[in-house]
This record gives sequence, structure tokens and C-alpha cells, in this order.
Amino acid sequence: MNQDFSLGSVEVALTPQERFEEFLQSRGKRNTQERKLLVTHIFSHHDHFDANQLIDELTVRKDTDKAFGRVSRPTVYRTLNELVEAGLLRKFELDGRAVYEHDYGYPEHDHLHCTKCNRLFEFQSEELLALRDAVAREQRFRVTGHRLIISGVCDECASAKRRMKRKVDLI
Amino acid sequence: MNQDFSLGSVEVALTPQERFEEFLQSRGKRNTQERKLLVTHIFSHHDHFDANQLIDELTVRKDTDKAFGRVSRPTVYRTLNELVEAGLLRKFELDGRAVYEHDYGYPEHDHLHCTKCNRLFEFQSEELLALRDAVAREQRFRVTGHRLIISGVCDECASAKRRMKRKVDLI
DNA sequence: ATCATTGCAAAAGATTTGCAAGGTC
DNA sequence: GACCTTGCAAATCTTTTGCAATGAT
Repeated sequence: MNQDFSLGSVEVALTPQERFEEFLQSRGKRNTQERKLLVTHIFSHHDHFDANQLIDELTVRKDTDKAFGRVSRPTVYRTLNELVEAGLLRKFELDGRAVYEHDYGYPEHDHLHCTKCNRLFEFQSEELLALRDAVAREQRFRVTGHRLIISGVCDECASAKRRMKRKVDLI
Repeated sequence: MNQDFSLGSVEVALTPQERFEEFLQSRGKRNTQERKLLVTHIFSHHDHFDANQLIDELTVRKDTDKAFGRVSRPTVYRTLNELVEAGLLRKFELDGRAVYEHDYGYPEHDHLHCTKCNRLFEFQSEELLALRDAVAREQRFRVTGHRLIISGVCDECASAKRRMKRKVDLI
């Protein structure tokens, strides 16, 4: 699940690490090795990911000797929740599993989801925000956010005969 | 999770029961008591629901003598999947659990989700469809559908001091 | 009679939690 | 040293599945 075109990034004063540090301190929490590693890893590249990907990439595997991993499954989940609370990550559901993406310093956007290759493509629309707010106003509804996912088949997949689901690639 | 205003319904030739019967026959499946009971129950009132609600309403409880229920948990799930396949129900995810709503004979719409009382409010927007298709066209994306959920707080909850989550009410 | 369906129990997948051992301030 | 965190194991929650008994055609 990579992004396939970039949206302009937003200027921010602090790095994700610094921002998280700040959040942790305000909560009387500690910035541990594990949390640092996760933040560094997550913000080293911009894409969509789920807990399993992090676990695969950062967890010690007993079955192999590639014990380069260093964060346990519960800590991955615990830290992801903290990162969402801290406003660094945004979480949403896709096919019953949680998917995360960068939020801090990244503009608001929505997604096109290709059901063939399982990739997510981003787009921004001012009109959508206006429409959302208009609908809400009509119903006297206080908006805090929204989630729009357009599903279908991307150009690449529509051209290709067949293509594996990314989900499968990753396991 | 009730609807709070109605959308015009669409004219259809067959009742949900008949439509499902047709679907089952085309698949060499049988229209059993359990399936009939579920369809009758589900289409007796228009609202959003999840598997647990059906199970609570239709499953035999061993701990009480109110054994008015008649459909087991696995059958509820199996039938819900069939109803989605048959086009009678539409399924989406909310807070990690599957939510269903009537699809057959019911117009396409989107939702406002109140995070206080957990209710879903429906709305229709032609503009949204146009916007969706415009975005897709721009990215050469073949749209098959979309899901928009606007979250926030409904008027009622914004006025009230405090309100229980419906989820809790139902358990 | 044949073959689908049901209910039970158990499995599976994702995420969370209790708790003792270890790390951070 | 006080207290937060981690990792492990186990629990939870939602949904699915194997299988023997039951039901529909």
C-alpha cells in the first residue's frame, strides 16, 4: 500500500520524534527505545501500513535467526494507539483491519482503493469538504471529521490481465 | 442505530422474501425456516444493525428461559453474507465491527455518524456522486462504489449534557 | 433418498490485557 | 527507588469452519 502521487506537505515546527516526545511528556510517559524505533521506522517513508507490517518488520522472529527485530506485538499495538492519540497517525478500517497513515505535517485527503491490487491512492478535494460541511449544517450536525473511500479498479489493474493482491504479497 | 428521517423508497417488483427466494433457487440453495425468519425480522423495520443485535434478538439464550430465539450464531453470520451477496443488504464497517442496512429497494445514500449516541443519520447527495466520478475520471479509476461517513455530534447530543452510547443500550 | 443446512464446539484473525521482569527518570 | 514499559501468555471480540445430526425437495 504505497501512495502513488504526492500531495504537498505542510510546514511543521517539530519532527515527528520531537512532537511525540512532547506528547509523551505531557502525559507523564517515557520515551523508550521501542517507541523511538517505531516512530523512526514509521516516518522514514510515507505509505499506508497496518500493524502486521510493523510486526513483520520489527518483531523478533523465533523461527529464523534474523533477530533484527526489537518490538513485541503488544508494544506495536500500544504505540500505534498512542501515535493516533498524539495526532501523528491517522487510523481507518479497510476490510476489517486497521490501516494507518501519516497525519502530522500531512494534508487532509481521501482515498481511492483498488480492490484488485489493494493499493490506496490519495486525492484532495476542497469541494468535498464544502459539501460535507453543507450537509452537516443542514442537519445541525457538528462535524469532527469524515472518511471517504472510493472503491474500484485502478488504471494499471484494469489494463493488466491479472494481479496479485498486495495483502498476499506482504505475508 | 435508527434512521431519523426517511429517504424516498424505490419501486421494486418483489418483496425481500421473494427476491431472496429467487437468489437461493438460482444457487441451488434452500429456503429454510431460519433464513425466512431472518429476512422477515430484518425487513420488518428499517434501521442499521449488526450481527450481535440479530443474535441477541433471535438466538436461544441458555441462561434465561426466554427461549423465543431460533437462529444460531453461525447461521446468522452465514445468512447475512448471503443477503449481501443477494443484494438485499449492504455491509460496512464502523469501529471495527460490521454494520448492515437495507439495500434492496432503498436508494443509495451516505451517513453522518454521531460519536456520542452512536446513531447513524442518512443523507443523499447527487453532488457527491458527481464529485466522486470526477475524481475517478481524473485518475483513470473505474469506480464500483464508495463509502462516506461524516463523524461528529448530532444536534440532540450537542444539546444534552450527557447521553449513553447506543451500543451499551443494546447489550 | 439425496444433498443442503443447522447448531455446536472449536478455530481463526485482530487487538487488548494481567502480570512479573526490566528500563527510565 | 518509584513508577512506567516491555514481553509473554492468555484473554477478548468478531467472524468463520469442521462435522455430525437434522431438514428440505
